[in-house]
Amino acid sequence: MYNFKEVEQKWQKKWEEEGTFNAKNDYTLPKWYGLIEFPYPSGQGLHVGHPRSYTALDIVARKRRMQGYNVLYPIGFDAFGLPAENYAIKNHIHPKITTEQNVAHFKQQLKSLGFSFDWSREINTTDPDYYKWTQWIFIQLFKKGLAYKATMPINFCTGCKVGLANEEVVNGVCERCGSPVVQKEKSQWMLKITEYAQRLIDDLDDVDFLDKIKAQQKNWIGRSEGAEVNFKIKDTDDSLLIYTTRPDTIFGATYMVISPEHPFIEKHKDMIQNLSEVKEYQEKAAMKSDFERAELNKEKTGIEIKGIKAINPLTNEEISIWISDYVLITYGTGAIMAVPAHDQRDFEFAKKFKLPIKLVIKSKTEDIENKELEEAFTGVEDGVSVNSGFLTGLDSKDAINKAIEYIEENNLGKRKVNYKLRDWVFSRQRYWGEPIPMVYCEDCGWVPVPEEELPLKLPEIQDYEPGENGESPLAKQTDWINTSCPHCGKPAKRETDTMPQWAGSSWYYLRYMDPHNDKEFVSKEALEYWSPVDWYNGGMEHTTLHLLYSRFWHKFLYDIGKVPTKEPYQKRTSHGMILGENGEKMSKSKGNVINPDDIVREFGADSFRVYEMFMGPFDQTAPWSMESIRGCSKFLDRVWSLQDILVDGDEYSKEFENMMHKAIKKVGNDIEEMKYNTSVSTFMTMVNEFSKAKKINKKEFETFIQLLNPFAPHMTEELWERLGHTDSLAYQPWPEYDEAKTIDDLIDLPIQVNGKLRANVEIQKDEDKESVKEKVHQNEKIKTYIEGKEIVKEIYVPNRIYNIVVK
RNA sequence: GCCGAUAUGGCGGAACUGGUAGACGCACUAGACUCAAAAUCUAGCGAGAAAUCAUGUGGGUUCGAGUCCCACUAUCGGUACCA
Repeated sequence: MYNFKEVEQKWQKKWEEEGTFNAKNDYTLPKWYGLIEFPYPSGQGLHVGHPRSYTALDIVARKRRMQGYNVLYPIGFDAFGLPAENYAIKNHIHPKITTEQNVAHFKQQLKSLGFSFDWSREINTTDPDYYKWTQWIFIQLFKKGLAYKATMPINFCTGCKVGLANEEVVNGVCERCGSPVVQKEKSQWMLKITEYAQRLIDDLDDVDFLDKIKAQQKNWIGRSEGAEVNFKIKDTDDSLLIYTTRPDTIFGATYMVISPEHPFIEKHKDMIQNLSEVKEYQEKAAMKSDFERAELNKEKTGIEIKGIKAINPLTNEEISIWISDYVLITYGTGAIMAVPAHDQRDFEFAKKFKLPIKLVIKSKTEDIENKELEEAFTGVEDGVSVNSGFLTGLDSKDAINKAIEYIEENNLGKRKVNYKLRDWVFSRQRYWGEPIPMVYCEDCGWVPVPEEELPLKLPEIQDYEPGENGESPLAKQTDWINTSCPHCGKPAKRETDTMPQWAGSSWYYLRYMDPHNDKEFVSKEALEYWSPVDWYNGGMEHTTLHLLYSRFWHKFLYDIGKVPTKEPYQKRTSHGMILGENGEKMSKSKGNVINPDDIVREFGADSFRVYEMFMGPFDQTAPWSMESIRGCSKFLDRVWSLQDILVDGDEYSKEFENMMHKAIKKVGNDIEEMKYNTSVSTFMTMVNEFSKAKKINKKEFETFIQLLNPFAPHMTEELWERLGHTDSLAYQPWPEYDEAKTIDDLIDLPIQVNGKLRANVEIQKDEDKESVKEKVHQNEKIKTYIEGKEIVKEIYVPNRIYNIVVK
């Protein structure tokens, strides 16, 4: 009987002592760098979802070692973050201590699963030797003008008391704590990711990401082409700048709308006749988050700014100006020209406030000119301009270009590309993060901490509560704050905000290449050799945040000559979620959480790994099943008992030769395509065949063990040793197959009559058509189906199928 | 609303470029072993008496459709007035 406990401990100990999986520093070998998203060490311990991704790439990593690559498969901990800090506030334990405990727990759990990580390169984002370089990168960003301070309306979490990036707000509430998010003015450090928007789109062409990942990144960046146009304000020298993707519709702009936060209101308050009403509307809008504004406004709200009119630059007509919260200050110019006939939102607004609707595009396919519009006509493909002066008669596509030409020639505005992507709010008013290494001097402004003074260490404090107004807890640390200006030496103050959790994870894959370097963030040699990451697997939920942020940092490092590749990751795949046994997301409150420790204790790591690979297609969601894991455990027991029917043999036996070659091909391909579930069924089928024959020879067993090793590394190492080998299975060459031997010589050919299966006949591979036809027509069953009928047609697809059509 | 994914036995799921639907596993049934049970082993296992019918629904293309086309439905995920 197989004793998984003993065997797994034995090999885990050996691997650890011998450093079996440590990457070699020999840069002449072919390399392969596999990466999984390093975990946040939460107090709950490892989730059964973590090992799904880790096992999948562990299998690839192990296969690559057998294929002769120098493999880097590293692990670390993304240990800054809010849960540790919230826990500290509640229980008065320093986050550093809980983090250390949690990391220790995670390490023990990860090691119990037999992943072939290179533990000698373990990193931790909270380690000053690590965040020294996170701070260093920030300073480089600052030096190049990509980090800047801005006072702007930000999302403010009423629970965490921190500003959040737009990306961190989910359904109007804080992604982390679930509290409502409101708008608040706050001075923040920002990173200019928007400067890289176009390159973040373009360079996707050069990498091998799943199509759905590329699509999601592109949609998030949200490029649109259009024009900025100035609308003059009547009786002033001022004008309002708007952005539009449909400059061909300007003749139909019958009013304008600006966002409630638009500075235009303050600037012209003296002219506004209903200022108090306008102010009231502004205040109401400020109370709402972007989400609420969107959600609550199925019915449009707004108010006219009385006393001010604008001039449509093409019709020269006087038009009214409105304020409404469906226009967002954060996109475009915060002001729009409203074309109710050709924009659905404008249409709804115009209907509600009885504003003029002017048709300037007609449809080629339906008559919309002679009836009342029920909705805006927005088609570009089948649109033609009407009532539009010099544009009249042009197809919409041409009209757009013609309109932009006109606008530019007459200095009314210019062609403009916009992105939905916004700059990255990089400040957090929190304790448990990397201090932002900046000093404010009355005379010199913001000055970076000198690089030789890095790391700027996080001071040890007792009081982690954020300040009343949402300041960082560090704001109370007067000793730490007060310093001297690195530039002029006068008294100055440190920045008290810290970095977001995304900071440490934006470059960790680089540090793995050279984790103990205290001179540089990574040595040039290590970068040249290991870059880029060959295969990065992670969750779909990180496609728009982490993946985009780290690509941005990488591109910046490329621009300043610090990394050799434009893109950090050559290939990106994603895994599906694991749900509870009831098909719902695992959560404490639902009581459906599966603890990996329990599974390892009851079934062993190999069973656990095999089950997670067998449970379903890797990229799809799958529910956990205790019954099914038992089946995988039974399978491994059957593998173990193959020893009882082992016979001699240095070659594959005639009987199994075909099966062996097919299996090598199938498992090899499946691993590359992440179709692990069908690999496992291949193994099961093989075991069934060997058991049925009551024999397996040594050569066959060895090959089988080699193929299975990436999936069930402990048992296979043990079996390998028992077969008399003294060297580790981990570095044995991956088995090869002969294509010719994967094809069967005898084929059980299916015969159809009128497309329905009626019989099978046995033929030789590539038997000639006449001979097959004869066999088919002699078949007794077939005879009964075609007797007395007229044969219309006979179709023979060689080696696949034979179909007779009768009447 | 929009974008994307998915839909196959009691359950998880297989099925190459259109070519024997249900591989493999679970559950279940029967038998062997056992005083008995568990474990293990062996066999069976979509529905139907059969003809046949079956891959979410309704059409279509084809000698042949889970796979291709058209129109729907449901579930899950992403997104939220982006001018």
